[in-house]
Amino acid sequence: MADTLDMSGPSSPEQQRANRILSEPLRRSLKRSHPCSLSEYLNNTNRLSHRHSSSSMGVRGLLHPTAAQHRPTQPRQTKPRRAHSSNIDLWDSPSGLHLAHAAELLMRAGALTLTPTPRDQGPLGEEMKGGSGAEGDGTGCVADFLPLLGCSWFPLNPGLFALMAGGGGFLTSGGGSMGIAGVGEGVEVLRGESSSTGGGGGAGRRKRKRCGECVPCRRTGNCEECSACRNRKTGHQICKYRKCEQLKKKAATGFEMVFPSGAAFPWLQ
DNA sequence: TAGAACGTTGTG
DNA sequence: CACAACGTTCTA
Repeated sequence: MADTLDMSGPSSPEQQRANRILSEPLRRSLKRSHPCSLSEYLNNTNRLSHRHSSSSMGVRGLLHPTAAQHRPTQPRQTKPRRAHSSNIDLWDSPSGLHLAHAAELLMRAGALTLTPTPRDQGPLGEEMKGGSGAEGDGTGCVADFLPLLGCSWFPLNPGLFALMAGGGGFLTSGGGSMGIAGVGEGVEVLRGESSSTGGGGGAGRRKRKRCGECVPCRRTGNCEECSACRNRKTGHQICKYRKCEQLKKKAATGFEMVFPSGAAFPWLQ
């Protein structure tokens, strides 16, 4: 694993390829994957705080909201056997730690102070809503946050910010890792744990994709004999012999950051 | 613990 | 909307 910071830029073919891929336009499904902007989040947070009377709730509470803190699940007509994992709300994000969530956590932990500037009259959320122009476009994460970067009162570790902002993308779990989709260059991978057992409660579940390079992935055609093929209707699984090796592995746990190129973070050089 | 079942996501 | 298939949960 590349646990060292690579400041030399995309020297290797692999890095070049990765960068090329990362530079490609986002697919629609990726572009729409912003749970909310910071301003939206802050507004929602106010509501949440009111609802839960938890304005003094600690970080632990944020990280591990109790069942009572979750939004009440909607009644389902399907079997109660499965927990509904698509209730993406403020606690739910693809990564389990959304940009705005992280900001909130930091603020509450005292690590991040959002000191209003003179022009910051009134609630931060309103100010940013009016000023960023990113309101409602679903891509407001970066637009909302970038102004903060220029302020001396934004004491975020650049790496942490990169982790949070994700270049306008979101944190995805792929190939046993949490990658940032849509990032132009810079942070490549954030490894995270699989969603459900790691406190995400199934939220933020994102499909990993086949690597396309392993032997099973290269294989064409189903065997039509394995259990997956035989139970295709009910199993919803790919042929046993075509199952990607990467996907067979459990998603890694913990977080780590890899900076393939320091170009996007000149302050690191 | 592996396999089955099913919900859900992602893509065309 | 249909379909493929990943992720989660349940069961044997």
